[in-house]
Amino acid sequence: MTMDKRKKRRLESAGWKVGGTSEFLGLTEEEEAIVELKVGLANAVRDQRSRRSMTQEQLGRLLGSSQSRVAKMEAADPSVSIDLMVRSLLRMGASRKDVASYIAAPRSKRAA
Amino acid sequence: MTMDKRKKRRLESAGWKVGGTSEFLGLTEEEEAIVELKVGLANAVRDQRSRRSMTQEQLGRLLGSSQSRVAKMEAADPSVSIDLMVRSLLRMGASRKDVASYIAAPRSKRAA
DNA sequence: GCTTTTCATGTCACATCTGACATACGCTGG
DNA sequence: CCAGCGTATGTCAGATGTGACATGAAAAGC
Repeated sequence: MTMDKRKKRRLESAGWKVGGTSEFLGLTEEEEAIVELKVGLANAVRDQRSRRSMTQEQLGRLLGSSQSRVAKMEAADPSVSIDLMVRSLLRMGASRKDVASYIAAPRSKRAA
Repeated sequence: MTMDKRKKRRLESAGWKVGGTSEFLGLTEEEEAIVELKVGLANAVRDQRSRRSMTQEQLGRLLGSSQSRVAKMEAADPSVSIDLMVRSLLRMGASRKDVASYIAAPRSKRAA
């Protein structure tokens, strides 16, 4: 919920004229894409963490962050940036290409 | 330059023990990956913009932002977040998959 | 069952990012 | 020359993201 005002402002200033609050079910196409993208990263974080069988607290420590922020990342909470998720993945040893594939994939590949 | 303190703090709290200021030529592997990734997005923004033959000012307006911020994006300035670049690309009509490929590619594909 | 561990959610002070502005630089046409 | 356009770079007030803490609710282990 943190960026609704900005979104509206941006869309309007670009000449888009947003109806009420929602486009047709709450999200513009652009925002839907961002959410999907974030969910991909969120899933990747959780997958990587459980592959390494770490707790959220351990991962938080590894990242120089906290358990609660890790939880929010994995929940794709609006308060977490793509930057943070990407940095976290890289820190867990993922490559740039890995990150790219997590973003491209709707659901993470179920591979072990 | 904006996140050097945090970086150091994070690495140390993770038990890494950073030498002086630099690892061996100024960047950790993780940070190098982030920079490459951002450069990929930066190039993509410039490419997309010039494909559409827009000026930075026009794109700024389209994004609800400004010419100077677009310039910084295209320069992969440290003050620009990945989020902003991704949103910009999506706004210019790129798909989630497009974004992924821009991230994976060291230099953008020279395709027309 | 209940204790312990792990995860989820809210809040907040402080850090970072952002749009806007000012100003400078290079280039092109006149 | 120099005026105009596009781009680059610095700065800053205000918006957004972050780590940390508190607390609650599931699971796990006993």
